[in-house]
Amino acid sequence: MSNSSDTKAKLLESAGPIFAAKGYSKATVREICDSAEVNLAAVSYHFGDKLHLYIATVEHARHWIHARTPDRVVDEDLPAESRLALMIHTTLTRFLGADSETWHLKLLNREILNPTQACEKLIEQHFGKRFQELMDLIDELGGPGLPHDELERMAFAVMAQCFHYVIAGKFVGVMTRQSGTGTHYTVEELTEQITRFCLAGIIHWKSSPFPENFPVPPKRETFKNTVASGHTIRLATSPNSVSMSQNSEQEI
Amino acid sequence: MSNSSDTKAKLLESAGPIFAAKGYSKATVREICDSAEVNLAAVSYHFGDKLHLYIATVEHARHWIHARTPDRVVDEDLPAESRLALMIHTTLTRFLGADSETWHLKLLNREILNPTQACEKLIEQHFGKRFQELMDLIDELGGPGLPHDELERMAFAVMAQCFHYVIAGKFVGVMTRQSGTGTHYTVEELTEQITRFCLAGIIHWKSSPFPENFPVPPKRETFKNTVASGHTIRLATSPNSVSMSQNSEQEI
DNA sequence: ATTCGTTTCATACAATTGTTTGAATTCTCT
DNA sequence: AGAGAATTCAAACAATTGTATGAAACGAAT
Repeated sequence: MSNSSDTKAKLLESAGPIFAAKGYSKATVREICDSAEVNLAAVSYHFGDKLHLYIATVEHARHWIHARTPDRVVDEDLPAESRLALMIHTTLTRFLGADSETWHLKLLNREILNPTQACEKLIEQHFGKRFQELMDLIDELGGPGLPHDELERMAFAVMAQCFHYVIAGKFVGVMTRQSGTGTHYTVEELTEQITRFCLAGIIHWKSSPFPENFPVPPKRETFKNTVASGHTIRLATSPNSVSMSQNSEQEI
Repeated sequence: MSNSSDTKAKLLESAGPIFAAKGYSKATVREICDSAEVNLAAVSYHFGDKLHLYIATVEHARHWIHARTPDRVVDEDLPAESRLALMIHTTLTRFLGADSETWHLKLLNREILNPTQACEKLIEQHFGKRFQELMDLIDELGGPGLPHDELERMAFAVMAQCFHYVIAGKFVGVMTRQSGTGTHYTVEELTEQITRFCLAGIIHWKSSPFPENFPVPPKRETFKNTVASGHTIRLATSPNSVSMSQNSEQEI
């Protein structure tokens, strides 16, 4: 029995970094078993199949993270500005800082930003409380009477800027390559930048006017594309409703 | 010769939506050929292999887009605020609006947000000019004398918020599920929100102070994790330097 | 020491993938 | 119409993948 859970743990520890680095579908069972120095059939035997190994790995990572950073409660006595800075700092550190080097966080980040249907609730467990705190904070900073949807979208504005340097890392890399400002993106600098920017945005939100009747570009009705086959493609153009999360590539 | 380019075009037109929907590795040449009603060997014959079909498809999409929206020049007479709103509106429409339904844009978006080494320069071709315009605009709005790196990061702040609702769509979905604010995320509402928020952020940037000596959380030195095997994992904790774009999952 | 349930192992299997092959067909040009 | 090149086709190939199998090794209780 001692040997038994040993291979199970070895599998979890080996599957973690591999899933974190390559994602579910590109990680192969063979690779994981090789890395764990364990027989190929061990996955079937201990977890049933690859998917359940993956789920167990994510769960394992979540427990590890939660045991490590037990959802620190922000000191209520601090001024709201400092609390916002703290929250941004924490999020950035998790995503970009030294912490993000451990595969547990890499795997969770991957799951959160590109969730598989297997673990959607993970987002809520991991971010729900923090997001609510953020909204409360913005409510406090932005003055009374802000409608709920505006609060929510401002909270997304904060999160978006924290996520951005992870998600669109390549984009940032290409854009800064020629300007050679790559050194200006430490966690500390980004914390200051995002905090100051968002503070200004939140505090002056109410007095910030939307430019009236700015010229919306004329809507096209149809358009002949120029592919060799010469088809005519009709563009739907009417109501600009957003269909959220249309990334049909479910990774799992 | 007439039939020849016909199948080539059919392949491009069929590969486009499939690559756009499923990504490179999950799209199979059989699926593409079936959809194009073309023999399996056609890919090899006309494009050499799957990768070059993909590259050709991306190129095809880029040409299509460029021919369709020839990098509209923003009217210089407009006030800077309106130009910012216009730029945000355009970006959002491309990513979320009716336009994004065409596979050409879906494919480009996928490439831009999760670039393969095959087409990195695509980002520059597609966003370089726009990004520079954005920085000029911020420079104009934020008053003179803003250092280059602050300008750059503010430009990223704008882009981040536009990207966010595409990239982290699932995240947004989960967060808004219980509050039932799903209807508050049309392109128009988001344009107004992001524009006003960023305008406030940019204009009041200089006067927005960073909360002094906010309490940085104490750094951990070591930590015993609790996995079955009982390993002790040492966390690197020192300088919080950001290693950009560490998404090691190169999709291609 | 024997037995019995648990775990490991080498190997095989079935499905899917991108790619190749060589014959058959179609097209073009004289 | 016919020669020659270009294209299409059905079939096969080789590699990789997740999973299953049945025998061997092992551990603990009798």
